[in-house]
Amino acid sequence: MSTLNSPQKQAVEHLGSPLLVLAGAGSGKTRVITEKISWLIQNRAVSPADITAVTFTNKAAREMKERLQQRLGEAENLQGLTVSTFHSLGMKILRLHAKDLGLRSGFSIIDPRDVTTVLSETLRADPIHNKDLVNQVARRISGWKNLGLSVSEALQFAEDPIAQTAASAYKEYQRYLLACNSVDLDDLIFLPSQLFRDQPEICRSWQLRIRYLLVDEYQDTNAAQYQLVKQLAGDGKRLTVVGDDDQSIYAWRGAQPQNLAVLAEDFPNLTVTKLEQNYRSSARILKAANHVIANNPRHFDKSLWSDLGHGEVIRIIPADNEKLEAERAVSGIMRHQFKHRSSHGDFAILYRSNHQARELEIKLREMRIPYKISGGSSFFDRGEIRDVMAYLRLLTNPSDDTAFLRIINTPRRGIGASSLEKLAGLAGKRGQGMFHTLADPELHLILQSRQAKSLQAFGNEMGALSKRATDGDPIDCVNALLEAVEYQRWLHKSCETADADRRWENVRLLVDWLEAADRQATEDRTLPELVTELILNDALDQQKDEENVDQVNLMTLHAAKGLEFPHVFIVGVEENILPHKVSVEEGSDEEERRLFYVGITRAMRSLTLSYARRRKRFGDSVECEPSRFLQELPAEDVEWEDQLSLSPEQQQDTGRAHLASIRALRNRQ
DNA sequence: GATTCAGATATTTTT
DNA sequence: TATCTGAATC
Repeated sequence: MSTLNSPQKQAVEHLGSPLLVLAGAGSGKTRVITEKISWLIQNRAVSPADITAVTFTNKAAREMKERLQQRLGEAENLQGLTVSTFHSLGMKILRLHAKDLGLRSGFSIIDPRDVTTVLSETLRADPIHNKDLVNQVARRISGWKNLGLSVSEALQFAEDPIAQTAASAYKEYQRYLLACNSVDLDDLIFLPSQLFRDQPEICRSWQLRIRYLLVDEYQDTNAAQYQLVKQLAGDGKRLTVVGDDDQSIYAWRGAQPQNLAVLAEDFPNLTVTKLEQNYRSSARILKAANHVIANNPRHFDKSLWSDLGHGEVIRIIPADNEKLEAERAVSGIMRHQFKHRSSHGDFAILYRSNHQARELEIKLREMRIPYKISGGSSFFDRGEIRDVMAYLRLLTNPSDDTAFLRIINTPRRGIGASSLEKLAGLAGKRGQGMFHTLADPELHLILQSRQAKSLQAFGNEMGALSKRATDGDPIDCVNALLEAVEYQRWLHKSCETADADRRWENVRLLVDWLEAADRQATEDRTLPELVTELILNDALDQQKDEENVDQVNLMTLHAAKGLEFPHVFIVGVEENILPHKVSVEEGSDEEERRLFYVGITRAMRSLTLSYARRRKRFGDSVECEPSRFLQELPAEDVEWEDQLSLSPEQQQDTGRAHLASIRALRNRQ
């Protein structure tokens, strides 16, 4: 506690009115939250069970828990303390009040990628039914939920024809989800807030239950999340939110950074504390960041400062094309490593969009530098994982028609479209799920005997397994499932050996994760609990977290938020990339500037920026301009490593020679 | 029901 | 340019 600076201390010890902590980059905001929780428990004798801290990512939640455990030691019993993501908290609320919302126990979360499939079906009759329409409708529905708007509100406010189409699709979609005893990810926030609005006494019970509410990365909350926060906070006397409007980079996803300002209106007795001392970056880096962000109009003015010394100048590297840019970034890293004896993990290369990682990957591989790429396509986007997840969902929630349809022919069971149509028809007539209908005596009458038999066999098999799912050990059940459907054999039958092995490996990873999660838990968990945890938790994320190996970090600027690295490279600092073309066209260049700001403030000791003068775009080479943001950097703190005087061939040669000398040096070691 | 070929499509994506 | 998806055909 003694090591906290004065505003940090103020924030930690503040009680009695709602508190907004405006925490600049690297100013120790997570620390303030953990210290505050510790202080509440140790100095104010608050029971851990009365405290809930909310974050956006599982990783942030995990880290916060770890830090608390460290800070308080084993002696303190943290039993009952809630540190969770918005979505897990929503899930917890939904579980307890499923009945009030027309859901049955074991309800499942629909695979986000199946949403478009469902909507496509819903919109089948629409005259302009195409992929674009479906995607637009999906975005609208998600947008409405993020705004906290119900079906009737959407129907009421829909003005343009697409909005009207979307609103009626919204109605259908919700009906479908309810029939499947499913919710989507947005519902995890939206439904609890609807519930609290409609049933104030339930809301009151949660206010009493949560008491001390702390929210991290508050600038990233959307309208529905804020609504939920407000409902849970009650009079707000025990509410603490921490955020930084300069780091708001998710407005395109519905985040409303103005929620920071709205807080002062909704809670007139709001106390505001600013954290402006940065403990991460050198003064130069911070000055550069301040210069850049000063070009944005800001609601809350902050001036970050640091006493970590001047530090190195910021280097700007122009390269002739994207290949040379990658080469210079990689050789820059290697040079740095030899000069400062730093390890791979001290470096991060950040970029605006995922495809930029490719050239870097090629070069890093060429130079045999270990690296890890965060982000890109998720573990849960893989077909095999979605298959297994669909099986698990069906086991825990037999009404889940989406899951049923996904796996009924995986592996092949000889059930064609017409059989499924008949089955769906009968299910509709009976008003029940397709899986339930497998046991219907009438099925034999409407289907050919082979199909009927196959379906029945499937029904029996899954029925037996779902008994095990509820009674027995969840892991045994999963293994039995994979065995019963001969999933591994199916993989080998449906793809090349190497591919099949890789996919099977992923499935095993999933099972391993389930096992780990099961073991970690203090009490026995049921399969449904594990399955929702799987959907809300990124298994790969956790996996990556654990293998703390020494590798150069590659990630998007978005993915870098909340992280720090001794040495940071930002590549592709060009017009049309950073700021991104689409953002400029949409007029959201301020968010792009914040994105650049986030990138800069990740750096502790050195920062290198690069851009290419030409770049391959969809095949042909186009000219590129350095980013407007580069001119916003303080001239006295940057150094341009221009090689303008050299021809591209010569440049390539010097680059090669450079790499060769470094390689030679390394081999000698 | 599987394979192949043509066409679309490339910004970020905490859950 | 490379990759992925869906439709058409065998």
